Amino acid sequence: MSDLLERLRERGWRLTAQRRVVAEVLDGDHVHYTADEVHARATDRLPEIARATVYNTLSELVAIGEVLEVSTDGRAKRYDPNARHTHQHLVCSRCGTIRDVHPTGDPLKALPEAERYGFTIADATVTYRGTCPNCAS
Amino acid sequence: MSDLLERLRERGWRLTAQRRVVAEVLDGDHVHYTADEVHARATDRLPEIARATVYNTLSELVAIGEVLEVSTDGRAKRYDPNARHTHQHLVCSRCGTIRDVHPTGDPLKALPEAERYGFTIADATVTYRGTCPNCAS
DNA sequence: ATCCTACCTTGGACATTGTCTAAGTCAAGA
DNA sequence: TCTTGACTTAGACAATGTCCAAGGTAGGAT
Repeated sequence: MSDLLERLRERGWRLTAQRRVVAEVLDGDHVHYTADEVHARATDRLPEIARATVYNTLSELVAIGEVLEVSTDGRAKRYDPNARHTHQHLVCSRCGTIRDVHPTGDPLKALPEAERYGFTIADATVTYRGTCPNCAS
Repeated sequence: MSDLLERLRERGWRLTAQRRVVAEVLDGDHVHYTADEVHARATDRLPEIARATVYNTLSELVAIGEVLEVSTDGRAKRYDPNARHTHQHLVCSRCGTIRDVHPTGDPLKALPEAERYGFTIADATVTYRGTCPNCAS
């Protein structure tokens, strides 16, 4: 994420304190915060940042492909900065913990032509669900 | 779904008009209604049915495995009565249409032991995204 | 350096989806 | 037919996300 701000500037985006802070919050591996978690962490650094600004910035980052939107449970969407290397997710059904994982093979190849119904398929996402070591008790 | 009501009775569930109507609405193939769509259709047959009852009944059907909960887009969850034959979903990014599809192979096998982080994995869901023939224009 | 202006941010109202509760109703066994 | 505990109801509430008008500001233009 470190050069994200430069990439934004190249796109002609105005570089504001708010956008900078949101990008900093999303920096790291295995980060999967909800919008409100991002807002809470951003507020630590920039107390007056508005919730709407966090939502706006996250949507923009998703639109340009810098961040992935992940909805594993039908609750709040989560934001994953690891958009540069394709990966899938492993979710604990009990506590909701998410890990990035890398299955072998390409799920797109597993869908026969007869099962595509004329769609132009862009991608496939795989979500593994189970119980994490902590919750196995 | 036709024998769903019998299976419910076997489980000692009270058979009410409301539950009957919800089960009827969910009867069919390629059905993926949201809770509010189920409610709207149920209201056609039983005008005074409450929203909360639809939510309750859907949750019960999911809990006993008769119906699958599908969240493809982070918006409203959808309910899929085709729970007896495992399948995956193909979603149009434009209009949201959902088709049931049957990929070959088992995605569980594609996740190496080293990528399981000690989780006990129960299942894997695959969501294919693309553009449907209608939206391709 | 300062000015301009289009773009960004803010706060709060509003929308959507889902959950909870207290009171009334009813299915099904006795 | 009676009884009773499970079910349903209406509506308040909660969680998440979107929209808007008014004010602020980044960064190019002068």
